[in-house]
Amino acid sequence: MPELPEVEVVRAGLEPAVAGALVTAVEVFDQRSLKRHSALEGSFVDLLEGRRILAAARRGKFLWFPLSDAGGRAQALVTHLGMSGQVLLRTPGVEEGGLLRIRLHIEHPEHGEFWVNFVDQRIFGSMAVDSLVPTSDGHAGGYFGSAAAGAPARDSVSASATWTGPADARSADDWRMRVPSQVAHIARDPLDPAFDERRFFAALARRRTGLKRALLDQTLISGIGNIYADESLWAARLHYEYPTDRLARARARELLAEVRHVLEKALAEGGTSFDAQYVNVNGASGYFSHSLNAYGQQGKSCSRCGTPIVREAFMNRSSHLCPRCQRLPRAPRAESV
DNA sequence: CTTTCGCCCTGAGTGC
DNA sequence: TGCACTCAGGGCGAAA
Repeated sequence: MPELPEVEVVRAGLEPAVAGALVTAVEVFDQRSLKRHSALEGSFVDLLEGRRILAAARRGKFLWFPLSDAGGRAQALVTHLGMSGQVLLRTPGVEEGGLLRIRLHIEHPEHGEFWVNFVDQRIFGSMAVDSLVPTSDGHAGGYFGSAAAGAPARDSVSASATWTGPADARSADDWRMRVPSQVAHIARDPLDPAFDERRFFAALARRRTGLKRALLDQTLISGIGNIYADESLWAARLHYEYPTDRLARARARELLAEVRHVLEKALAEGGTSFDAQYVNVNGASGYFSHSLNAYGQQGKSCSRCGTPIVREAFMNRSSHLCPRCQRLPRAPRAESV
């Protein structure tokens, strides 16, 4: 269940090995992993072989790797991990399991040769070569770590100083000011300095749905999945079906603050792992599963009030909450105006 | 337009 | 031991 923290751990781990590396060969073992690659763009393999990877970028749960210019085309390798995707950095020659879908052979001028193995059990993830289009708000396309202009080369995960600066600092054809076309409709994530809070609050108030559906809507706010939605709602003491249009602005601010806190804490702990489904680029697991307060905690005592956490069916999946801390507003219109 | 829902997919786990 | 069944859920396109 890779969400923003897990995807960022992958991005940060990949960056040193892929930024500046030449793609020497590409092997596709399962065409289904290319389902988001448009044939109109050209052949996936041909588009990659001989190109150089410029950086490792992320917005929400989407990863992309801007490619060196080829015939004036601004393109990137786009990767989504889906439910069970992994991008593993391997030493050439070492066998991978039967779930290997795509392999890139890369050669870095300083670090040498690697295999970038895209492993994906459920094939909800994908790789694609996609065109880069200018961002609609004039800000950087996403988070680039140390590739951000003028940023220090280290501490790429946590330092906000490594985000790219104002739009006028670069020309519009700079890949930093662009985003893959298939990511353009995805909202900025809450850790992005260009995340528009006013717009988010306004959109939330306009919605006529439950809070969790809104948090999971990647066109409203990106990077949040089932785990961090449940954790954020627990932290903010809000029920997952709390009507978005009845949430006071102050409570919405609290919720956004909890979302950020949960995501940052998970990032600091290397992401959440329950099994081998999510690992970093070296195949290691994160530690955030030890910090969960709601997700997967059904039957255990709420760490705030002691009431057993319950699990309820929600959108063909599940929601975990404390029935005492997280209640729906009692009477309709009780908190309106 | 907004919102919801069904589908994609397969290995691991469970129950008989 | 074997087999049928269930479960996990992100993103997207269709339906309401």
